[in-house]
Amino acid sequence: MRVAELARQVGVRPDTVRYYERAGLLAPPPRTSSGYRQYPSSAADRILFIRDCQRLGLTLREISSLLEVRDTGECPCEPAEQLLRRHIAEIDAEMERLARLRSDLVDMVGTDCSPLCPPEGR
Amino acid sequence: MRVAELARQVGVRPDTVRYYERAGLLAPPPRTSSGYRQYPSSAADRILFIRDCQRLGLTLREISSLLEVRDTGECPCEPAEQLLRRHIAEIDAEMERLARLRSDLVDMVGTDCSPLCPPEGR
DNA sequence: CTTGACTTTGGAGTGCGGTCACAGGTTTAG
DNA sequence: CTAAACCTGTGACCGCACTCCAAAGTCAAG
Repeated sequence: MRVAELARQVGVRPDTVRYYERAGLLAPPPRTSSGYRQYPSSAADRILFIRDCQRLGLTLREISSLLEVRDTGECPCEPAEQLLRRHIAEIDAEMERLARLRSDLVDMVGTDCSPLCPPEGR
Repeated sequence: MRVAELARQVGVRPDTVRYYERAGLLAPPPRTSSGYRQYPSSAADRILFIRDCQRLGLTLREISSLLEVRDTGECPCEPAEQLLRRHIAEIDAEMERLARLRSDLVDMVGTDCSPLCPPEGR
C-alpha cells in the first residue's frame, strides 16, 4: 500500500507519515521501481500505536523510546509503565496548578475592581 | 533608568523588555543622545501588569488588548473580567481532559500488560 | 587609557508536531 | 492520449514567548 492509503487507514495525513519516518519512528519502507513507498499492512499498527501513545500525552521522543524496546521483541510494558507513572505525576502537578489558578481567577472575577485592574494615575 | 535596571527591578531580562516593545506591549521610550532607552519609573508598573496577567494564564495578545483599554484611561476591568471568565471555562475544560486522561493512565498502569503494549507478532 | 560592563540593531534559534509549497515524475481511469 | 490524482525530496513555515548572537558603539571606574 502507498503512503496516502496507509495515512487514510489510520486517520493521519501522508505528510505526517513521512514526518514520522524522518523523525525515526517509522523505518523507511521498501520502494517501488519508481521510488514510491510501499508499506506492508503491519505499518498501520505501528502508527496506531504511536497515536495511542500520543492520546496518553506521551511525546514523540518518549514514544520513540518505547518503539525501540518494542522493536527488540520485548514487551514495552515495563518502560511504558514507568513513563506512564511519571506522566500521572505530571498531570497531578498540572491539575494542582490549574486548580490554584482557577481559584485565583474566581476570586478576581468576584472582586469589584481587581488588583489587576487599577490604572489609577499610571 | 536604562533597560537593564528596569529589567532587574521587575525580574525579567533586558531582551524581554525589548521584546515587549517590539510586540507592541510597551511604547518605545525616549532615548539618550547616544541612543540608549531611558525609561521613566512608571515603566516598571506596566511590565508588572503584564507579568501579573501572564501569571493568570493570559497570552501576550490578550494582555495587549487589556493594555489598549488601560491606555485610554478606562478601567480594563470589564474586558478583563470577560477574558478571565473565558479563561476559567478553558481551565475547567482542561482539568476535565486531564482527569479523564489520568484515569485512563491509572487503569492502564494497573493492568498486567496494557492494551498499549502487546507486540505479539507485529 | 584601558578594561569591562553596559547598550544598540536585526535576525536567527529554541521546542513541539506537524503542515504546506514547489516543481517535477508516475499511475490510472476513461 | 489526456487529465486527474497520486507520488517524490527539500525546505520553509505555523504559534508561543522568549533567548541569544554578532558587531559595533558608549560609559564608568581605576
